[in-house]
Amino acid sequence: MPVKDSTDRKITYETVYQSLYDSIITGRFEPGKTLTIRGLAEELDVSPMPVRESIRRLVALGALEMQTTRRVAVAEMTENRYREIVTARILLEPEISAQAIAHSTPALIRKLETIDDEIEAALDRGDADAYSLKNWEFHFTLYRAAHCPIMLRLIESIWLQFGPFMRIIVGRLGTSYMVDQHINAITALKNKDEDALREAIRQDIYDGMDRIGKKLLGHTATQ
Amino acid sequence: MPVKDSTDRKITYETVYQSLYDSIITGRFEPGKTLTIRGLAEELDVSPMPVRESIRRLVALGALEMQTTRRVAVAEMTENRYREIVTARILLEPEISAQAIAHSTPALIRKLETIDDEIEAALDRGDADAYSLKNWEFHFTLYRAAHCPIMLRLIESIWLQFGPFMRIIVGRLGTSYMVDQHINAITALKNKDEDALREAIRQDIYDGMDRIGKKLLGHTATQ
DNA sequence: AATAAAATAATGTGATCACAAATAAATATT
DNA sequence: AATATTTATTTGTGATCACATTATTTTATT
Repeated sequence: MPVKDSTDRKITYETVYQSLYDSIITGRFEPGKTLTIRGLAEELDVSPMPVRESIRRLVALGALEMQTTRRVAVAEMTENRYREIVTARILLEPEISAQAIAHSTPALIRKLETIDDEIEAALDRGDADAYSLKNWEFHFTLYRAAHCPIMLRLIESIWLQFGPFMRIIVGRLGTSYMVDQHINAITALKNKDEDALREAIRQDIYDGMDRIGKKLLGHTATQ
Repeated sequence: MPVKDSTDRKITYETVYQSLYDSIITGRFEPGKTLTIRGLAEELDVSPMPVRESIRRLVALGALEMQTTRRVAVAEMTENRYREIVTARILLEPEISAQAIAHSTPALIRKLETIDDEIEAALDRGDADAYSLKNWEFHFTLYRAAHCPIMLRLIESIWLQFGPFMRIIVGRLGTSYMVDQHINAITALKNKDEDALREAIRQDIYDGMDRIGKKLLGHTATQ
């Protein structure tokens, strides 16, 4: 008798978590927005139960903040938080990228090239939503290839924390400010050039966050 | 009318989480041990509810693993996991330590010295439990001083993942293998010498994990 | 009209129940 | 006796309820 694959059973909790995760990563929830369990439950047409657990998980990852009043909100960005995020990204992401070289395949490179084309297209037509989503896809396709689940989780946690803010940046400044550094990364990956790949990722983080983020933080965020 | 401090209200969930957290950090749960919601609930004399949420949180942090069968277990250590943990620690912990220099105070240094004395004492009398606990206290006292909540959370997550395994190491090899590198860190902190502090922390990680951990992993862990 | 006080509504938390899936135990089969 | 099959138990998940706390609205007061 064929064993039913246990992964195909739908867990409401997983669906709910994924839905909230996507909303945060793509910036559908603005920083400062408060979320309620019952509200989300109704919106997603489930009981409050799986929402509670998803929220707990997102709070644990730093994606959501639990206020003293026990209400949950999307974290606001501050200069200090921002500096920390950039620091952590620059420490972890070049490293995991370097690890991906050992697992590089033609298929991976083709996939990255495809995503990068879509990024270019999104930039050309000024589609901020598509850019955000595809940029996320590019990085995590590369990072997942490294087969470093522990570091991947750390990086995921960091991205969840600046996702909402980044979306606002892209929305306000438009896509014209964005520079596509990914082509350098792909080339380095092709050449299995570890130093060049590290540098490309570092540069991508610098361009996307340090340069642009600081510009916006200067006159928006309280701190 | 005096406003009642909202922090003094006891949330069962927080108590339960802290209890499980401590158990993991101090290695009370052995790697591979499966945990049940009802079992823990009974043990802690609470309803299954706060245990469920605590477990979700610990799974989110990587401290516990959710198996395909939806049973939760303390993660086993493998060589790959171990390598990743050491890599991530060496990236993050010297950095956050360096950040702590800016917030260094005489009180902090005194506190670290006190803890280090207790570590020495624990090593002398071969008290593995006390050593584990105080070692954790030393590092997080230093790291908390950096005022980098985001990086601190990442580091906390990493420690939760090797806590159970480390406890076994200390238990099996005894405390005689442990080297106290903390004095170098304290000296560097006193001198506000960033490079020396980074190096001391790096050395501490190397001594405690790379050297000793590999010794044990060679003939215990599968993978 | 502006502020304070009271009343109402909404929300998070903990507990319990029902149910399906998974584990463990008991029985049957070779 | 060893393996397969069935039965019983345990467990995770989702739902609902009760209650205390927090937020919001309404009413009263100056």
